[in-house]
Amino acid sequence: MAAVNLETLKLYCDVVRLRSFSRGAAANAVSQSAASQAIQQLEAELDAALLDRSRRPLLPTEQGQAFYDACRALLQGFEKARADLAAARERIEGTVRVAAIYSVGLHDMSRHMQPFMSDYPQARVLLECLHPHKVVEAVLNDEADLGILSYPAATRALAVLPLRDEPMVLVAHPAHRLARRRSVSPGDLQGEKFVAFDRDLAVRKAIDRALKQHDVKVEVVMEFDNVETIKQAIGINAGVSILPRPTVLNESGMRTLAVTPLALPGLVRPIGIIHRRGRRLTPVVARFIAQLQKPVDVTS
Amino acid sequence: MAAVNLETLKLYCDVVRLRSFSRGAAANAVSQSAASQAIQQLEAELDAALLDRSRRPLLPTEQGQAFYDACRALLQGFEKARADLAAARERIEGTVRVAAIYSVGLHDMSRHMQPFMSDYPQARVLLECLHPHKVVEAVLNDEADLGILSYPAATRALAVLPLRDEPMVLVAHPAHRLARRRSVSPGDLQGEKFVAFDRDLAVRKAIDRALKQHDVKVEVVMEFDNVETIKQAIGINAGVSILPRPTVLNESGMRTLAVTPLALPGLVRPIGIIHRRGRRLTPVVARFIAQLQKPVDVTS
DNA sequence: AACACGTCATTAGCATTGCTAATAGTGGTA
DNA sequence: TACCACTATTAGCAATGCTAATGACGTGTT
Repeated sequence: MAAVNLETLKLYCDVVRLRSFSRGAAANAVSQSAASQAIQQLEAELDAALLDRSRRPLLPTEQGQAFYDACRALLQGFEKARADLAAARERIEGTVRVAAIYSVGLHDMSRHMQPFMSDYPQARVLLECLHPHKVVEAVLNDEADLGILSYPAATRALAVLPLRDEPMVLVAHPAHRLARRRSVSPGDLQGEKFVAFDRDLAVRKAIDRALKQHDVKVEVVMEFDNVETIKQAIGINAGVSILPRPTVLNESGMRTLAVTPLALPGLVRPIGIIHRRGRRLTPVVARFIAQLQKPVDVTS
Repeated sequence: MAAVNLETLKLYCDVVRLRSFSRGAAANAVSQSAASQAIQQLEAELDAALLDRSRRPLLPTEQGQAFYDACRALLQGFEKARADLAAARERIEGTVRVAAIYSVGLHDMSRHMQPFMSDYPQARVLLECLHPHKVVEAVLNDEADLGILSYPAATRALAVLPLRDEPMVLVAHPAHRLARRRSVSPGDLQGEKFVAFDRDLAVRKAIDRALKQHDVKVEVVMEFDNVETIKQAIGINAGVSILPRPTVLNESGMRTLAVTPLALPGLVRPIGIIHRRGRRLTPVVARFIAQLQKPVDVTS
């Protein structure tokens, strides 16, 4: 099958509608000759006489009329498809899909949402809180434009934008023997019952490494994959733990948990943004990143 | 709007379906490079990212999937239009539309129909009997492929194929004084009551001319536009007339009208086929003409 | 991590297509 | 019959589309 142009079909429709090659050609901004040739070619391709030129003004044949109707439907369908595409682009390009780990998700976002939405009122922000591994997966699978997580690792497919380093603090039950201390040194934790992160989490590995560096061994009594559960375990005095300070701000203020600075230099939880490498970010996404990178008020 | 090829749409569909540019290209018998360029151009034209190439195997985007569905509908619609066109051609090209004057229509046709249909069993013959002027009109308006009429006149738009010359005979009531004669000379008609054709018919003019050439004047008592009515008028002895012999074969055989040879050399009724000039005839029409031109048995 | 493999993008050169302008041919009309 | 308006045809040129070769990239393996 030789090439059939949608433009040729439009030209044909215009010629039929306007009952004239010349006018149809003009309507498509081409010469009369071009119109004549294009439609002859179309007729050859379809092996059908579409127009009766031996009548003035010209008249479509029976087949030509049928084809004209079909053409109009086709062109209309194409234009609809094109319009749908444009609408989808509007929608997609105005959306930021963010995947974040639980411990930074809602708490962090709420501070950035307000100023961002006042900058981009028409933008749509979708936030999904996920397990850290799922965050990476979501970004890789293009289910999220951005991922926010701790210990972000750059790979061939993922780029990282560091956000901040969260200090790590000792968290204990208010009745715990270490709860009254102004500060705690690594050695104070020797042999302590410890509520830990799951072994496959980067934060666990970082804490283990830091403790080992000071030859401190703790007694891991429980392992969880998220901060909230760890806090609950501490709440029943199952043990102490080391958590990022921002995650225990509330409990610290309400005195439901005891939060104590920890003299473990270098032990921080780095938070970063990940996004698929090589994919140029839409303006809205770029603007959202800029908002996230703005230093926030840490008075609370 | 730049050119959008239906082939490009098909290529796109194949690429999506086969999840590969290379395979899609192969399915359309073009190089991988051509496929890549074509679809990039399509995306540029639509201003939309249709495919996510950074995943193996490649995946259509949400928009790309929507466009894929739309494309399939479009291509299907086009193929249907093309098929309808082909079907219409089959139908039209197997049809012969014949417009004939009353006096040659059924009588003449019946002899040709049988052999023609045995040659072309799948052919369809549509016969319409019309007033002579309407025959010409029908052919001009492309309502008939062929016209069969007397005194056919070639014009710029119409070509003529002569068929035969019908001898003209004197037709009278059996009780008429001329009914017994072996033959009649022009002079015998002087002052006769005459049932004539309408003045705007070619046959009337030919008869008038022939009579005038022999200085014969008849008394026109009635005028009709068709042979049948003239025969009825003769049947009530309203007058005599001059008619083509084949049109009174039945009445002659049954002795309901007296038919006498007329010594008017050169007075014949030529019958011919007309068709639109410049229009190349379909094989079926050409074959039908050939059948009409076969000399027929004139025993009866 | 580094590598190899398969896939897509890019490039340059070439063949084809499609367009324009000029001219010839044809239908309609006075 | 001649004229007018419109379409077909032609030749030359500009633009497009294709191929082959090469480069870049994603993926699975060592």
